[in-house]
This record gives sequence, structure tokens and C-alpha cells, in this order.
Amino acid sequence: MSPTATVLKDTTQHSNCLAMSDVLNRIGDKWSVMVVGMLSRNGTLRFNELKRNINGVSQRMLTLTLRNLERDGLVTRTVYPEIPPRVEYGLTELGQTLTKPINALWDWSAEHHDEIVEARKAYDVDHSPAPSEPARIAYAR
Amino acid sequence: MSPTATVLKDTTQHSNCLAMSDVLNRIGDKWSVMVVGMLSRNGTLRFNELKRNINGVSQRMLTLTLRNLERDGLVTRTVYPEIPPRVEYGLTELGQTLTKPINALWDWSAEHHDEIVEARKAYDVDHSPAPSEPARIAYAR
DNA sequence: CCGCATCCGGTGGGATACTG
DNA sequence: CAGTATCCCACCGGATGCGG
Repeated sequence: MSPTATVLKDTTQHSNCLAMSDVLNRIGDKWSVMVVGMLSRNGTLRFNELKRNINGVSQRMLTLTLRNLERDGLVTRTVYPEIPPRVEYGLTELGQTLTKPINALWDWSAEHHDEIVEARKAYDVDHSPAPSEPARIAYAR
Repeated sequence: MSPTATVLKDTTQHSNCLAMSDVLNRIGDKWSVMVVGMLSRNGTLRFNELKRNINGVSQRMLTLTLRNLERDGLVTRTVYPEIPPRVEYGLTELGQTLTKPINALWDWSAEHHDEIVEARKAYDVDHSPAPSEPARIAYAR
């Protein structure tokens, strides 16, 4: 066993690994990214404005997402004690810095998504089960 | 660019929304990012090399992660029919383009992770113990 | 060495209903 | 309008064991 081959170049990763995991856990769930995207393009928004414009989010998930983003210092939450109540959300400065890398991802997605779709189709064709046999059914009810 | 007042500026998002969700679902799980990171820094790697160097991944998750990445055209899988068998994984060209936005995220994480940790501490301090604690309120705007 | 199958507990997240 | 609470279940993901 050659001593040079024992360790791979993961030293740079190890120092940032925890941080990266942490950040990924936050922006990993798609709703967070959608919220940040909406707020970065529209400035401050009310709860239902976010809910209406983020396709498919439940009010429960939106609430949780906003709480997490607020807790991480990425989003501000401002309550106006009126009737009916009004709550506005906006990006903090930290949140605004995050939009740059997120937009990079967004651009990449827009540019390469069709390649991914095509790759999947090609993969599924090759790895599809026997012609007369449909895919396995996990939970037949 | 003349946005009407009735609709928020989500037009650009809507077209990319599906693509973004799709991509996020892939790179959202932390193992994918780790794998791409390892492969981008080390070139092609064998299964157990990946397993050993990605902290905490189970072989099941690594297998699934690699399958998904392969299916999406981000990772190549090369089988050498030897005994014992040898399988090497590497990034496709598409996968290599993805490293740029991922690295941007990685850099952001490294730079701002401590701010997030601090924000969480601050949030937890004045949100958990006192039930009669008012959030930040904009009085009489 | 590589990787699939099976079992199984924990949880993410939708649907729904209720408060201030 | 902006949440909170409850139910419930699909799926994630770890542990273990077998097979080429």
C-alpha cells in the first residue's frame, strides 16, 4: 500500500463540510429557495402574497419555512398590529448575499434542465424492465 | 420590462420553477453534493473510496445517490469486469458544469455559516423561554 | 469489492379544522 | 389575514443479510 494513496484531497472539504451540510439543510428544501427568490425579486411581501405566488406550497410549510429562514437570520418578519393582521417578510442583508449563489444555481437549472430530462429518458430506456413486464409496484392497495 | 401592478414579478421564475425544483431535489440531499464535490476534486473514484471519504454515508444511500446522479447524466459509472469487481465513478461534462454553482454555494457557506449560527442563538434566546415575549413589531406605521 | 433486498423506525409534509 | 393544532401516511434512510 503506497502511503501517498491513503488519503484523498478532502482536507478542504472537511473544514467546510459541516457548514455546507447546514446550509444545504436550509436551502435544500425547495420552499426556502422559492421564498428567497420571491423576496429578492419583489422586496417585502405579505404571508398570503407569498402563498399565492409560490406554486403548491401549503400554509403549514410556508409558515415553517419562514420560521426557519427567520431563525437563520435570512428573513425579517414584521408584524403590523392591525385588524386584520398584516405580516410582512423581507430579506435581511445576509439573505440578500445568499441570492447570488442561489441565482447561479437557478441559471444553471434553466440552462441544463433539458439535458437532465433527456439523460433520464435515455437511462430509463436502457434500464427499463422486461418489455412485457411493467415496473415493480411497491404499494399495491 | 413593464410589469403590471396586479401580478408580481414571478414570470421569470415560473418558467424556471419546475427546472429549479427538479435540480434542487437532486442536489438537495447532502450526499449528492458531497459526491460531486469529491469527484470534482479527485477525478474518478471507486465505490469504497467514495464511501470511506464521505463521512457518515451508508452504502445504501451512496448507491442510491450514485444511481440518481448517473440517471441525471451527472456521473459516469464504469464497470471493470474483474475479480474482485471494480467500479469507478466520475463526473460527466454536465456534472462538471454543476460544480461551479455548487462551489459558489460552498464558498457562501464557509463565509456566512457563523452568522447563521449566531442568528440562531439569538433567535432561540428570545423565542423559547418566555411565552409572553413579543416579536419585533412595527408600531403605528 | 460492489450492490441489491428486506425490514423498520422516524419524520417530512399534505389536508383539514380551529383561533385571535 | 395569519397563523396553530391535529391527524395521518408516504417516503427517507439506517441496519442487516445475501449474491455475483
